[in-house]
Amino acid sequence: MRPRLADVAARAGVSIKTVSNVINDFPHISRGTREKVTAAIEELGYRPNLSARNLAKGRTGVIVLGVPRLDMPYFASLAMQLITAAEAASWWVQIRQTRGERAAELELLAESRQSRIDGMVLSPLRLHESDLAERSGLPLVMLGERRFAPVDHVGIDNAAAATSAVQHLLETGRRRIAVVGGPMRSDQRVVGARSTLRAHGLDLPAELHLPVRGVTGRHGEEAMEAFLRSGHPMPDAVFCVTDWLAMGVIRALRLHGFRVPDDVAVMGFDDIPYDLAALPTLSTIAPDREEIARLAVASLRRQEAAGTPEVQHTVVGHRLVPRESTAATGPVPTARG
Amino acid sequence: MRPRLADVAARAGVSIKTVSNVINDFPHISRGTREKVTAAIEELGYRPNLSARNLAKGRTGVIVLGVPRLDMPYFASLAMQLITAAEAASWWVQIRQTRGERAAELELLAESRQSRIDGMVLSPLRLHESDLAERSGLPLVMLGERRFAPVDHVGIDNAAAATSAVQHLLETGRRRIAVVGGPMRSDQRVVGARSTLRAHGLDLPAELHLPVRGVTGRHGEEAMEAFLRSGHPMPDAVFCVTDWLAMGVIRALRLHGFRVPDDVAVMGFDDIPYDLAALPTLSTIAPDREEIARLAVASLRRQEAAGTPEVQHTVVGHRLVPRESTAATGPVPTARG
DNA sequence: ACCCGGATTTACAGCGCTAGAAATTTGCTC
DNA sequence: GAGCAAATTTCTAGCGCTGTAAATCCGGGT
Repeated sequence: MRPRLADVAARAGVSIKTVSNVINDFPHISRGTREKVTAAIEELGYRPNLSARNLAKGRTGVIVLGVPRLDMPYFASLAMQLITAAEAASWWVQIRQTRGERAAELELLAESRQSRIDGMVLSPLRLHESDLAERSGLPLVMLGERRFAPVDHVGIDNAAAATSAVQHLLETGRRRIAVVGGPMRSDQRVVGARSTLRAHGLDLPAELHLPVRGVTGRHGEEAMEAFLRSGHPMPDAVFCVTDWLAMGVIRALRLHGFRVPDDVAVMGFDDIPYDLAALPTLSTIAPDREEIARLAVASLRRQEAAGTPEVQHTVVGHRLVPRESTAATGPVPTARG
Repeated sequence: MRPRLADVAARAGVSIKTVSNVINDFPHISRGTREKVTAAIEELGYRPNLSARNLAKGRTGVIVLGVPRLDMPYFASLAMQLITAAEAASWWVQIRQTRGERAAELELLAESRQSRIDGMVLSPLRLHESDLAERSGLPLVMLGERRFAPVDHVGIDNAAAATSAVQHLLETGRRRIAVVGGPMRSDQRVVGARSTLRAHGLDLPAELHLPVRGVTGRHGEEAMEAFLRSGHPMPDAVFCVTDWLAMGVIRALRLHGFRVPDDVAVMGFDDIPYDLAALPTLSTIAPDREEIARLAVASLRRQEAAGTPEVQHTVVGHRLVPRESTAATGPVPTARG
């Protein structure tokens, strides 16, 4: 059997509560006692029983991270970071997947209301602000593009990031810029791109806004195919609201004989690891995921400490990462043989 | 405050234990009682307190999944499946990352020994069989290529999968086949490929075995670059032990003017989502991850039930997924303008 | 009407840990 | 050496749920 507090206490010749005090770093423990107890813990290999501790404390030690899918690398990477950040606050992360379904997101929210968890980090895709009306006092923080007034939020400034992306394209001499994304998901990014174009005396004509119903390569490829079929004059750059979309777009462009970046520059968003294995490597916007994770955990702690503190919306930084896909001149794969 | 068993009992007019019995599906409960209790639970929105339950049961309800990194899509996807499979056994999954470091893998193993968890699913990269010597009775199941005699294992037959891959390349008329992978990680796949070549009267000359020290695109690209610099005669096909490697290999090939698959076919392994966004789409081997996850959980349950049951090594199926990168003739991106 | 065995339900003792209050010891002061 | 406050340690209840064993109920047989 695993050793219990009582075993440690017996071995150290003190009371059970003293051991508990040592473990919990109470003040007022004499040096000698602390040493005796620490030694006993060491010798016995004692580890606290978390179920018992949690029961006594009325805390579960678990927070939930709700993301659409774990096999989307953006979210996988976010999960990685959140797990690390949460450990620092003695929380374990339980990952729940919503598949981007509104029903699943609502269910998570409902669960949080009656729940056995200490907090929730949610990356919602389909939730409406009104869904939050009857949320419980459970610490909750939202990630992602949309901000809901009544809840803490951590995220980058997507419009500003889109601005950097578009400016980067403009700086490399591009003028006719298409945008792949929205309407549902990536509104801020599209909005940011459009307003930046406008600020430079350019425009985002309707035919250059290619809407998608998802953010995978297939969606990007289909959107670009549709555009190519439409017969509109080609853009000289495409800004995609995710890297995955961008890969599909590049695929479609190249299948139709366009060179990237020579004929058309392509810009993504997210900075997923595959960007570097692609040909051309993908220029992108890299959100500071580590910071997002850290601040999300910080928000939960704040909410746990104060009952219902003021709502905070926090903006995290991002970086423009220029790579081959937007280079002024890029590698030209030459057919050989 | 959240309702407790006692509240439900009071409301239903029965004892606390009867409510517990209903919740735990004990036999011998009269229909009337069951209905009263169920109604009370419903009305109060009662949810059992897991900390308390786990404490009473001496079970934590948590299993650990140890993987190298969550942002490798193979493992992300595996984690996804495992979470789902574990839910069916009322377990939730705590993901731990080893970064492929032996020390981290050992640490996980050590933790399992003194631990607060019900079981562990481990996908080891650097562990030695001897490291398992003093493992505790904690249910443990290993995934991945290497089988350790004393522990349950679930995985595909990597050598057989490599055989299908190589046969596929042979069937599309390729004869000079290079292999990217190993020596550390993917031995079975390399071994399978080599023996298949041999079985067909071919060979894997040393210069066509390109070893790598990792499985990312960068590793693949560097390995292929090194080969190209070496001046050896070109292969007409490359089998890579992961898709990610394959992407890097394709990148290197195309940068040097080779067409894929026309000049060189490339075959991957894992079936990650990006395969479809690549140009060309990547032929690959798709392990049945869902089955792996399901069987891993089943193994843990079996071990939990019987004290130390017989060790089982289970083989799960895989599929060959032919795509553009190994087509007899593929799409030819034509430079335009 | 009474007894018996199986069907149902209840009482009660923990699971291992923490919190608050009480008890004890210690260090000083005079 | 007594007296007092602060420092340190122990006592005593639970946290909410489950398992065992004992109690109660019920219908049929006599």
